[in-house]
Order: sequence, then C-alpha cells, then structure tokens
Amino acid sequence: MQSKIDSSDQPARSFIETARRAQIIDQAVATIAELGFAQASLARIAKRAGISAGVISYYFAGKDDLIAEVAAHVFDAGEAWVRPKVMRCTSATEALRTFLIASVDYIATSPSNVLAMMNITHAGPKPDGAPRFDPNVTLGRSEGLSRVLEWGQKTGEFRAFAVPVMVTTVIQAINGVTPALARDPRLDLAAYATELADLFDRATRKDLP
Amino acid sequence: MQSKIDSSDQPARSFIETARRAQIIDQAVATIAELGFAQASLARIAKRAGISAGVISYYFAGKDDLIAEVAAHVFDAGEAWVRPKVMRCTSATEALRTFLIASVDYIATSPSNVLAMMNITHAGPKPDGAPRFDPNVTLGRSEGLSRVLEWGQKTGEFRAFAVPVMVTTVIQAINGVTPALARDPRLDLAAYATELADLFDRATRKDLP
DNA sequence: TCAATTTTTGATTGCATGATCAAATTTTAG
DNA sequence: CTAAAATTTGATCATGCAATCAAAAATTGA
Repeated sequence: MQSKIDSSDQPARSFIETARRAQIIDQAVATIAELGFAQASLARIAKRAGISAGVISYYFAGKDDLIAEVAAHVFDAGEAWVRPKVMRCTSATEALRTFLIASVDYIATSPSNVLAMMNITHAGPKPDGAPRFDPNVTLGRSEGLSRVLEWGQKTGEFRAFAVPVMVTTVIQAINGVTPALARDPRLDLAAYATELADLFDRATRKDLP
Repeated sequence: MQSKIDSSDQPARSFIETARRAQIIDQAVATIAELGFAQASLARIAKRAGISAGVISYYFAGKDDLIAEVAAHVFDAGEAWVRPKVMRCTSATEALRTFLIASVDYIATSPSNVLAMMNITHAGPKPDGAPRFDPNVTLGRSEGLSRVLEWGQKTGEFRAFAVPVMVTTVIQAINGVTPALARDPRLDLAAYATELADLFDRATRKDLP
C-alpha cells in the first residue's frame, strides 16, 4: 500500500520490482514507437503490458519519471550497441566512421526511431521555466564521441575545431535519419550512413585522401 | 454563424479575416515560444490574443490546422530572412556559408527557436498511420539549399556527394542550435555559426584552402 | 499454517482540453 | 435607417488524461 517511489536512495530493488519496471519501460517504448509520443498514455501502456493502470503509478513517481527512464533506457541501449564497435578501432578516423555507421544502424533497427525525438519534444520550458527534460540525455551521453574527437585532435588526424559544436552536429546528423526516413521509407540507410561518414571525414580530417 | 473553415478553395479573405488569422498565428507563436508546445492550449492562445476562445475555432478548422499554419508562417519567415542574403552571393561556397550563418542568426533572434522542433514533435504517426504533420514542412522548403548545393557541384566548387543527405544534415545542424542553447544559454552563437560554416565548407568543397 | 507484507486491481476523482453552439454584438450593404 | 450578414462571446459538452485509493489478491516468512 505504501508506495516505493520516492524512498530509495539505494534502490535495493526486489526481483519482481526490477522485472515489472523493465516490462513497463519496454512496453512504453513499444507504445511510443507504434502510436507516437502524444498517444502514449499511461492507460494504453498499461493495457499493452497486460497490467492494471495503477501499477505504473506504483512503480514510477509519475509520467515524467517514466519517460525519463524510458529515454535513459533507449539511449543506454544505443550506447551499448555502438560502444564496443568504436572501441575496436585503431584510429580516430576509423572510430568516427564507425560511430556514425553503427549509430545509423541502431536507429534503423530499433524502436528508438521515434524516441530520438523525445529529447527535443520535451526540451521545451516548463511554465516555471525549469527544463522539463534534460536535453543532455542525448548529448551528455555522447562522451564517447567527444573522446573520439579529442583523440583525433591529439594524434593530429583531425584539424582544429570546436569539439562541442562537432558533437552536436554529429548527433543531429544521426537524428536526421528519422525525418529522412519519414520522408522516404524506402531510403537506403547503408548508403545514407556512408554519405554521413564521408561528410564528417571531410569535416574533421587534417589530411584528406 | 456559419463557419468559413472548409468552404474556400479560393480564399478570398476579408480584411478582418486576414488580420484575425494573422493575429492568432502571431500569438500562437508567442505562446508556444514562452510556455512550450505542450502548454500552448487554444484557451491560452486566445487569452493572450485578448479574444474569446471560440474565435480560433471560427477561423481555423481545428488545432492541427492552426499548428500547420503556424509552422508554415514561421518557416516562411525564416526563408524570407535567409533568402535575400543567399541570393546576393557570387559563389556556391559563399552562398552555403551565408545560408548557415543567416539561419543560425534567424533561429537565435526569432521565437522560432521552440518552433524548430515542431516538425519533429509532430512527425509521429497518427493512430491510422497517416502522418499528422508533413515532415517536408522544413525540408521541403529547403529548395534554396538544394539549389546552392547543386550549383556548387555544377561549377566544380563542390565535390560529389548526395545532395539530399547533405540538405538534411545542414538543416539538422542548424536545428541543433536549439538544444545547444538549452544546454548553455550563454553560448556564443556567432562563433557557433562560424564553426558550422567551416565544418560544411570542409565537407562540401573540392579544393580546400 | 497463518498473519504480515507486497503487489495488483479497477473504480473514482479532479482537471485540462478541443470543440460546439445559441445568443449577443458589430459590421456591411441597400 | 434598417435588415441581413458577419463576427464575437461565453457557457457548455464530451473526452481523455494522470493520479489516487480502498479493497482484493498474491507472496512471503516465521
């Protein structure tokens, strides 16, 4: 009867609690992906998950809290997909290329397609002016990309440029896959990824082939 | 008493009708810019415009219709800001640079900051699968950019690349100003714009300085 | 086994929204 | 001036929503 939501600093979650939260987050992702963000009500998510409406409120402090965890989950999954591929690279040039191609690949094959827009959708100010949703959820998680760019500058592969601007631009370019796909569902994503890789190769490298 | 909304193929709008529609659109822009998209209800927009709630429904078929017109208005204004500056350029290289700098400038100084995200926010599928909002509103209006890029390829200033990918990437890069500003409100936009110009200079030109 | 605890249910609450409409007001035209 | 038309009002309607909560059910542990 007592809700858990605001108590735990140390989560110490029970097995069932962890499972339920994961189930709810998964179904929230699926619902958003299928119906779009605006139509993804708690009731619909609960129905899809095959559970009662109140359960979500039992495990999450509110819808904002759920959405925040959904976003974190999606972006973590993306990072888990991209990171090992980038880590294997032996040059910054190759790493940047890999980052771009793997990211487009991930967006194309995961339900995150719709979710990529969440950080923008929710970036708008609340009435009180405080941001409703931390826009760093996407960009703050791109430390890996920052490190690749700095690496390339250190080794002299890359020219001098402002890393934050380049980070933002790369992330935005990747997110651009979503509207591009919306415009033309038959889009050749592999070709698109290659184009992006070439583009940023040009934009970053000091000595061009 | 009879509503106008779905009748006119040829608008043939009265003076007062034109003025009211413009007023409503302006106040909708201001409301969205101030409170964010989610909080911009018809009632709030009407209140801000100092008119009764029903008037909006009298002139617009529905909220979606209003939003569509708001978007068109904002993007038209952006085009009007950027276009003449680009037209004055004597090379594609200069034109692309000007396009980027003027666009960042426009986003920075207009309420469109928040509105730039609308095409994404509303790009999600409706329940019936039909797009609620044409994603081409932004990108379909970037014929000017397409023409600049094709021009540069024709004159040999630019290397060979897929124009649609480059268009999407440039637009996304410009839209990236919004989250970048949200992250750091003290961002030096002029420097940001210059970085972008350099970045795409590198990405597009055949012969680099 | 059985009492305490956790989890789930599903009805309910209160609220904000978009839309509607008859009546009131203003404008237009003859 | 006056009647018709256009415009505006403001109350009202139906809807969908997040959140709440008492009660039921399931689980746990002694």
